[in-house]
Amino acid sequence: MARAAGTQRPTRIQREKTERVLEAALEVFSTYGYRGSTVDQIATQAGMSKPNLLYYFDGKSAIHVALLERLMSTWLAPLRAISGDGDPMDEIRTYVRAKVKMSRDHPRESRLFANEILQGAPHIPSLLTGELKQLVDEKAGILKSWMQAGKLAACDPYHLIFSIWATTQHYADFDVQVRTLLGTDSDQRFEDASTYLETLFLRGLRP
Amino acid sequence: MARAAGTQRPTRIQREKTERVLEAALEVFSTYGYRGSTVDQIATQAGMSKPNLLYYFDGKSAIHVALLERLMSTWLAPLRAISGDGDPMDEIRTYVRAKVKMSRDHPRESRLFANEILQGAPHIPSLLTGELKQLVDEKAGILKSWMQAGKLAACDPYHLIFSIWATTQHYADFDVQVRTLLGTDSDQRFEDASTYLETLFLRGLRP
Amino acid sequence: MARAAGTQRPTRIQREKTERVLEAALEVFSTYGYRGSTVDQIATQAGMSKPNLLYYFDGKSAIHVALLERLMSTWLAPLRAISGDGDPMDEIRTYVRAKVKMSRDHPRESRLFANEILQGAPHIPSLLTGELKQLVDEKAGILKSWMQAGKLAACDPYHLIFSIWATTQHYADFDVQVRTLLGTDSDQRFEDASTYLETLFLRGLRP
Amino acid sequence: MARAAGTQRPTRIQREKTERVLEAALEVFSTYGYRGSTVDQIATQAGMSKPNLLYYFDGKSAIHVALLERLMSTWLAPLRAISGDGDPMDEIRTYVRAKVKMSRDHPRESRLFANEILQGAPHIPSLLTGELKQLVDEKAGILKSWMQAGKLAACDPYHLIFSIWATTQHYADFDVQVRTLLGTDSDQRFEDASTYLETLFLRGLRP
DNA sequence: TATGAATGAGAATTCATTCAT
DNA sequence: GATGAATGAATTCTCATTCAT
Repeated sequence: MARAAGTQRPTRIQREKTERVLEAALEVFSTYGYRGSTVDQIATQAGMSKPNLLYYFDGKSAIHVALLERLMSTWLAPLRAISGDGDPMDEIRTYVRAKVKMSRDHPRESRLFANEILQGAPHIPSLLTGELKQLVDEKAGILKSWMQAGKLAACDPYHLIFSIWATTQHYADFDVQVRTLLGTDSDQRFEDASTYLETLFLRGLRP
Repeated sequence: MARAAGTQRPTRIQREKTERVLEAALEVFSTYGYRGSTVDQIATQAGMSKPNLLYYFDGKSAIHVALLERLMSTWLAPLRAISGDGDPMDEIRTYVRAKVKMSRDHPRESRLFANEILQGAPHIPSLLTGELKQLVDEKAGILKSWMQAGKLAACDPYHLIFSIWATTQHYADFDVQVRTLLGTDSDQRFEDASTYLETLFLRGLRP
Repeated sequence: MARAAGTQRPTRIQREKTERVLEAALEVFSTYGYRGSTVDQIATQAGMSKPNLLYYFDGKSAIHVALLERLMSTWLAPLRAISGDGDPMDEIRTYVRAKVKMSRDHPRESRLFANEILQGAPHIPSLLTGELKQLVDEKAGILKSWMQAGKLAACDPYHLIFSIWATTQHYADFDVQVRTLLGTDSDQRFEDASTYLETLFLRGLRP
Repeated sequence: MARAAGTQRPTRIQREKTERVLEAALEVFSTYGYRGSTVDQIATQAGMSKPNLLYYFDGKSAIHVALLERLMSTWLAPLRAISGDGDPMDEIRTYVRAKVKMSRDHPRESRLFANEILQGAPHIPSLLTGELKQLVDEKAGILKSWMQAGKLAACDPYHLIFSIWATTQHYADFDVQVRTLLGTDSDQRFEDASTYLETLFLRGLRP
């Protein structure tokens, strides 16, 4: 455990430094991957010395895990927002739009998770089986109930969720490819993606 | 240039060894990423000594590039197969099924590319702008013509292609997550994915 | 850039270690040449670990360059001391004596430069064309003016300088040969060389 | 011992290959130094495979030694030509001119020896103490007798020889520096050197 | 807390030499 | 004789982590 993570409540300076490290780590890890990043890079990015950084975190791996854990809830917020009480088509449209927006505004977070999952999630085995699975099971249940109520085309709710994740996160994770093939760097691509995906899912899932 | 890559045509042993190295490299690179892989690992996996491996390839990077280049055409085969003469709905169904099949049968290749793109494609800048872009432009043209002929719902053909890539490759790239959330390792997931995606795209893109 | 070469002014320990490394490098490089020397040798000679050494210098080449640059001005001091106001014969005598003295007291520095020049000065192309050329041009001008004033035998001043360099540095660079052929290790050889060369140049250059 | 160096007299092909290797080795060793040269470079330069090269020579070191030994007599020819029967001033003039000519026509040989001596002649300890020393002693004797006969300024004959070596070989060994400082690549420099050195030595050594 | 200094364990690559045919 | 193949022993350099203050 990091020396600065005792039982006492964190001081202001501890919170600030922790924050700076995690922000720097997000930048570096999402760009170079876990193995391709060095503690030196993170320390430089955070504007502090390496030993000082390691005073707050128990090593490179600990930073990575802390980062993933901290981002998980933010990352899942849009999914959490899906309400069984809402209109299915509205809920899905909102979710798709929110996810595209996240790819535009938080591509680093998306790439961080993608990198981790891609390599088998070696650092966060519990996150997948825990919080995430529970949430997905719950939302899959809602989707299922909508289907049974005839408000949504019958299909496998898990694969439905996967397809929304895949299509929306694609704009963060495969950004280079997207920009290269579209031949433009304009942010318009996110608008276009939103429009296209909204159409695809609403038409594809309409009962 | 590698010592064994002169102007002469390769000998039998050269082809065999080259093959073994690339197969081993695919295994290792797709699992740990470029930076996370060591030449030692690849050599061991290929059952040869490190210097011997470097007798055939000019270093770690050269192996990686050779691998990516060699896989590119295989990887693009399904897209290439889309014919402007076929029935749009049939062509898309076939493409989606072929891509899901590739995710099942060649997940390592998919992850290799995903890893590379995710980090900005530092090793293959030309592959994206060259062969790939040309092919995608061509197929986007076909899709466009179908839309104009009223045989396909009007939408952005590039984003259409992206959505097929994203949803199908998801089953290779995010395999751990998929298996964890589905709670099973059964290969049935690929069937289910195919069925779901076929429905999604056919309904979503029907004119 | 070396980790320890930031913008801050160097600490005491930095100066000391840097000094130790350069001293060790002088010893090793001048004995085995650049390619024949290993960082390990230098580290051992300096009494520190290899990574520690590389904490202060950015690699083998950087040590070499730093060494050459640092020695250049010391090395050129005798030439710089030649004054257009002095008596030509006195100035030349003094210069020859100073150069022989340097070969006796600083043979390693001489060999270091000789090694570098011998292989085409691959590490210090700018040192030759810069500082050195400017200084030599200036002193050649002084020699020329002496010749025009009839105070010195007319000859090519550049070749004059070369001949002084060659004859004096010979006692450092070709030391093994000199000692072997003279059949003695006595320091007397430097006295004898001085005497002989003084006579040669004074008689040879007298107007 | 090399496999091809048995007791039998060498075949034509053996002589040819040996020749090619030594010529290639001269080129490579004189450019990069012993340690800086690789057997690969020499083999390539000689237009043969590495194992084939090593079939004729017993390793890198053996090539080096063979080369140095073979060149020694050529290298010493001008010195050998000094005759006690000739006119001292003529003999010296001829010797100086011959040595400058060698620097122009055989700079690689000069650099090869310089490199070797500079690093303490680790490969040819016996050459210095043997053949060379004997020859120098002999010629020093001739010079001494000339001095005693009043035909040559009295001075140390060994240092006299050193000074001729140093000044003339300088144009081969320190070629880069010479060309840089003269600001020209013209072969005129050898003429100028000859003229200057002839004057220097004749005036300096005239009785 | 903070940081300059230090290091052991790699990791990529080179190279002289040997093997096997 | 000749050469494609193979390797052990370096050699340079990196990096996460620890030490000392």
